[in-house]
Order: sequence, then C-alpha cells, then structure tokens
Amino acid sequence: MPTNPPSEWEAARDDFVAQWGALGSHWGINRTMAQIHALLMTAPEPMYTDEIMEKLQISRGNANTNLRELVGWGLIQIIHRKGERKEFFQAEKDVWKMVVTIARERKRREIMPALEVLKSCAERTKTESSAPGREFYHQMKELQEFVEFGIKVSDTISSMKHASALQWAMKLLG
Amino acid sequence: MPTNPPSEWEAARDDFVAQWGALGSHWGINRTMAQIHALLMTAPEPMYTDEIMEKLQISRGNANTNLRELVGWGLIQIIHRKGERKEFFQAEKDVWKMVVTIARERKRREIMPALEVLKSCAERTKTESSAPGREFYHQMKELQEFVEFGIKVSDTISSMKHASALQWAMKLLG
DNA sequence: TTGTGGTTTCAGATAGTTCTGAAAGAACGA
DNA sequence: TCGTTCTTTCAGAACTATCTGAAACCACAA
Repeated sequence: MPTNPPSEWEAARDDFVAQWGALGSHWGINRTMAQIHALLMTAPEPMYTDEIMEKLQISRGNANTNLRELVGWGLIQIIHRKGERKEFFQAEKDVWKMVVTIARERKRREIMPALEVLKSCAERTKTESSAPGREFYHQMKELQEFVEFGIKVSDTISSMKHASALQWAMKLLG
Repeated sequence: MPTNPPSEWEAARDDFVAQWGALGSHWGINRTMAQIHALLMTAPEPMYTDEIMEKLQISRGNANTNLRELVGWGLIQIIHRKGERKEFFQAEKDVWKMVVTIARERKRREIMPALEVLKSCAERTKTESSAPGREFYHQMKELQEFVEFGIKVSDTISSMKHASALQWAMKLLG
C-alpha cells in the first residue's frame, strides 16, 4: 500500500501535533494525551483507535488509556456510527469551549485540593502568638484569598458566551 | 544537638511546602524547585544553602541547581550579608508580584514559542485549496488569534498595580 | 455455543527526569 | 602563596512517569 506524499496542510498538522504535545508536557499534561488531542482537533473526520495508533506510532494500550483520559476531561467525545461496531472519537473544535473545559477540570483536580490545604494551614495557625507564626498565618490567609478570588473571576468568565467575554476583554484593553 | 518540638506553625508550614511541591509537579515545575520556593516564601529570615538542604533533606547539588533556577525565574533573590561570605536567599512575598513574575516567565518560555508554531502553521497553509486544508488553516488562525488576545489581556492585567487589578475584578464580579 | 471484531487491563520494559556526591573551581583573608 | 569557606558542575544512580504488548474481556451475530 503506497502512501501518498503528504499535502502541505498535513505536514503543518504534524508540526502542530508535536508542538501541542511539548506544550502539554510543560504544563503537566502527558505528552501523548496532548498529541492525541491535537490530532483529533485537526481531524476532518472522527477517528478510531487504529488510525490514531498508526498516525502517532503508539501502542494500543497507550492510545486507549489516553483516549479514555481525554473523554474523562470532557475534551473529546465518543461517536457510534450506525452499522459500525468500533468507537470513533471527535474533539471539541471550538477554542472557547475547549479552554473553559480545561479550566473547569484543572480547578476541580488541582486548585480545589490546594485551596483546602491553604485553608487548613490558616485555620491551624489562627491563634499562633509568635511573630513568625502570625506572619505565616497572614501569608496563608492572603494566598487563600487570592486563590478564592481567582476562582471567582475564572468562574465568571467561564460562564460567559465567547462573544460576551470578547466584548468584556476589549473594554479592558481599550 | 537536641531539636525542639516543632511549633504548630512549623508543622503547618511543612504541609504547605509539601502541597506546593505537589502542585508544582502537576504544572510542569520540578517538585524540589517548588518546595524550595514554598520554604523561602514562608521563611521569617533569608536562608542559606545548608539550611535548605537540611530542612528538605536534599543534596547540595540539587539545592544549588534549583536555587539558581529560581533566581533565573526571578522568584527569589540572592542576599549578601556584610561580613558573611555565604549567599542567603529570600523569596518575594507579595502574592501579586509573584503571580505576575510567573506569568511573564511562562509567556516567555512556553507561550511565545508555541505561538510562533501556530503562526507558521497558518502561514504555510494560507493558500491550501482542499476543504480539509482550508479548515485546518482557519483553525490555526483562530487559535493564533485566541492566544494573541490572551497575551494582551495578561499583559494588561500584569501591568496593573494589585489594587487596580482588584478593583477591576470587583467590577467584573459585581 | 462459537467466532469475530473490538476494548480494557496491567505486569514488566523503557525512557525521561531528577538527584546525589564528590571533585573542581572561585573568592577571599592571612 | 596557602588554607578556608563556599559555590558550581556533572557522571552516574535512583526514581518516576509513561508505554508496550499480550492476555483477558465483552458484545454481538451466525
């Protein structure tokens, strides 16, 4: 089976997939998971496991695990085609929805647990009387308030439609 | 040399250091680097290498490397005390300044290179004529514009004083 | 049932990252 | 110059995250 020479857009796509993978790994997201996501984001049609394995040269186990993980994040969807037994996968293509999804998941998985620790650190040292103890308490409190505030801002923006968020941001910049 | 029982604030601090380390590693920052940062953030006085090694139970090489890295990020400062030969380290304690610093560095190190790839992907496929090719071009363009916009917003907010940013955000929430 | 096409699991292998510790280097005072 | 104190470097060790591949599993049709 001869492979056609890749068109320019397919070559560019390979670069995009590679870069998205690298970016992901700088941000604590498994490289392969990010690559699969990039691949599906730019796929003209939904893809199935074997195509993804082939394209990224990865094993079935790896593909399966990361596809499930992406489904867990809500970044891709499983598609069942009538008459077809196998599962197809398709990524959300809307950038705004994608960003909102990622923000929601990271908040749930990482920010909230961290916030709990900050709260507990503050709570436990509320009554410290030494100077360093009081200093520590204030710092935890400040950090806690900052994070809570950030969460509120993020939630507010996330709940906007893309257009409203854009309009709001334009006002900030203008 | 007998060690005094740790005060409550010191115990809480250990939790904070551990959690900050874990959080860092979820976000692509080396665990030790994040721990050193947490330690210095909550240090009543500037600390020197041996104290840090002792407190975190890490080797000299590890401590040195990560301290340099933190200096490179602009998150900690080297302090020279008169009469003392060794270097002391001290972290920025202002949360707002800290966040702005992190945002600036991540932009420089990770976002800008990624943006370049997006631009190049768009540029290279500007004239594609196939439907998937055009679709890909539009997607890269959209992503590029989104990122550029995000950078502008982030720069604008970063250049504000903490108080102004707060005021602005209150308006958003209100 | 049994066969087929597809998915999931997971023990062990691999690769990538981080850490250690010892040696070399640098700065300084005596 | 030499000795002391502190910092830097880096080869190899240790650790962690990720990946492979094969076996088990599952759903369905014949």
